[in-house]
Amino acid sequence: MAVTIKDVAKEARVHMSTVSRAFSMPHRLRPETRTRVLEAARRLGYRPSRVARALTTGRTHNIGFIVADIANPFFPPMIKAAEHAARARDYHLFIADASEDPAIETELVDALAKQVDGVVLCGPRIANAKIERLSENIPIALVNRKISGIPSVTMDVVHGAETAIAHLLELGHRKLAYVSGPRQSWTNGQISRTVTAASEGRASVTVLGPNTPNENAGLAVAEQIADSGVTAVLAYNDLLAIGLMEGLHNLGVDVPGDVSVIGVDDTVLARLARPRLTTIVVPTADAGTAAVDLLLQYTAGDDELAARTAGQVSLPTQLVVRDSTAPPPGAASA
Amino acid sequence: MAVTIKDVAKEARVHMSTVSRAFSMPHRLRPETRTRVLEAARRLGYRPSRVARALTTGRTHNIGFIVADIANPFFPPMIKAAEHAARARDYHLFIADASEDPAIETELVDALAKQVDGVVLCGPRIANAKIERLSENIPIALVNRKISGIPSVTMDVVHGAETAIAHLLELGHRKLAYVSGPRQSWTNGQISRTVTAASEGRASVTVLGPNTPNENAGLAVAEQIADSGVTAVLAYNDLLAIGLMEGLHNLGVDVPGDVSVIGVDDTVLARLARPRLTTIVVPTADAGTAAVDLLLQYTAGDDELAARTAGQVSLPTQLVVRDSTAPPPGAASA
DNA sequence: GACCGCCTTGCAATCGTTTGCGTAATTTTA
DNA sequence: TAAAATTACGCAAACGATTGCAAGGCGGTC
Repeated sequence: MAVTIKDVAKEARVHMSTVSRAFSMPHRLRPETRTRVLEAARRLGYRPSRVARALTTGRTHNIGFIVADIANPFFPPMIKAAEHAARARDYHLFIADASEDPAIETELVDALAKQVDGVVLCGPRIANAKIERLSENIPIALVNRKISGIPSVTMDVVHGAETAIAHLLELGHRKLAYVSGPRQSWTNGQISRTVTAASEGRASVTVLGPNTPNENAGLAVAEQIADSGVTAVLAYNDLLAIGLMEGLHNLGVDVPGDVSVIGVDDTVLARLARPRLTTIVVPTADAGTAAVDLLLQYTAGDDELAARTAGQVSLPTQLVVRDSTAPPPGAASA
Repeated sequence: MAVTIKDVAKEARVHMSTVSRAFSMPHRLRPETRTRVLEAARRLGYRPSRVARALTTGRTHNIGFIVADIANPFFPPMIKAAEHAARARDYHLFIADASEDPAIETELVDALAKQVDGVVLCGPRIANAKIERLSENIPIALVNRKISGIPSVTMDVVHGAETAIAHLLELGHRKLAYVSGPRQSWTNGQISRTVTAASEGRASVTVLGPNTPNENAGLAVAEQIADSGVTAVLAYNDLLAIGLMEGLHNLGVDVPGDVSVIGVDDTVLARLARPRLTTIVVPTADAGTAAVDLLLQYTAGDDELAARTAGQVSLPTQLVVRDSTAPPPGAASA
């Protein structure tokens, strides 16, 4: 079949172990032998078998990357960044799509566990307790979830949501709604709590959901929004926000004239939608990179518990005001 | 470390080989022993090591999936479908992003070759000759490229482009432009040739490009379009089309009033853009599924060349007319 | 009751690396 | 210049599975 270490050994007239060392510990070889081996390897087009290597070393140099839904434009930039970061460190990424289903997600971790050095869970829908249990078998890093003892990178949506609410209050809105996302989403909890807290005593908040975070769900809640009399809504993500805008449009409700809408994520869609969506920009790509960095650094710990310090990174977010927010109808213009 | 086949053997009081057979050839075991082994395995939480298995069998049960740019919304649905299809057959997907660079793409194939059973090249930017050479070392399946002897799934963009041109001609356009994509893209060649052929003797065609297939590039060609006097343009993909619309808008050129625009792919963006983009819908998800099916079926061939029949699938495309196309300025209304 | 054949299971080699250990070769030290 | 220390490299045992071969048990046939 392919050329193995044995072939190279024969070609270079040395033992296989010497070939192995020529790659892994070049300084332990006499320069002359080293170049002879390397040269032979080059001539034969030798590439070490990662599989065989993994078997002895116990490290596969692979990372599992599990996302809730690849088709959600929130994820691709994150995957892209993670993939590049991983490759830069000679790692490869297994991608898996959990379809927003905790059971599938768990099963994926188990299935992948045997052939990766660690798993990144992006926007996990699994319960904390279960994640902790899984992380006893395989190193796990989290994106958009915080669990003590487990490395994680989160986006500071609290700050983003506070800014968003402040923006709405300043425009004069007093009846707000939060179109919530999946119940199991940590981010959703964060935003939801922040919305209520930040409006306390200054505006009423209706919570609608939980919803699957896609356009159809957004479209579906439009009617409730229209009937509720709220003048501004924050949605769990851009997809819901955009679906909602579409739905409101269909019902003859003007955005932002009658109702203001704010999304979260700042996906490409936000800039493209008309009216262009006011949204909270989150550093997706940075999160992807940070997650693999954290995971790799976590798994590098040799002394089991000792070196395994679980880093926790929080990334800043920021409100970007576009055309989907305006003062409520009948308000004195701002 | 983890529980191995040996642990299970001990627990079930049989030899390792029996444990192995309990999974791979259950009918060769006495029912009694089989259940005893399976029960022991369950009790211990045994999961066979894919790595070790790969070493002996030579099959990793992994597939490499290389795309030109994950962030291009054309790909995620394809990746998602491919991932699900693969999983249904107990395979996992390595995703890699070639960043539109042939050199990186080649390097990725080489790097992945050692740990996958085959690779899917989506919208490859590598030259045919090189692909043929690579496919001698590792089974390859193609999406959006046709090479005889290599399994491939292509989208019938010729038909789509013909329909698009027919649509424009019928609206009364006589000065057309094609905003081309990457030179190395097979699809780009197909469309380009079709546009010229289909307009032959009925309209003039200006070709602008090649361009990197993203919004910025589209934005950049807007000026040339505005100056050229063309009344309708077909773009290599939605991204270019949308960037172009944005650019034209900035220049005060009305779409579709002054210039009609047609994209390709029907990504989410097409429905969201304003005006909503007329585009050629291509079955991305189907392509993803078909590609892994083809690849797997190709690699299953035991008799080397004999069973290795390279399937070639062509998927239908279709024009969807939205709001970005209209009769040229000054034409009698349609 | 000896022989044959099938069914079930154990044995051991193998896949392609890595790595601890040992030894030959070389250099340093006294 | 002999002994000690170091260096360069070979040997062989892992890693965790799969699989061809063989052996033992059993029932059936003549």
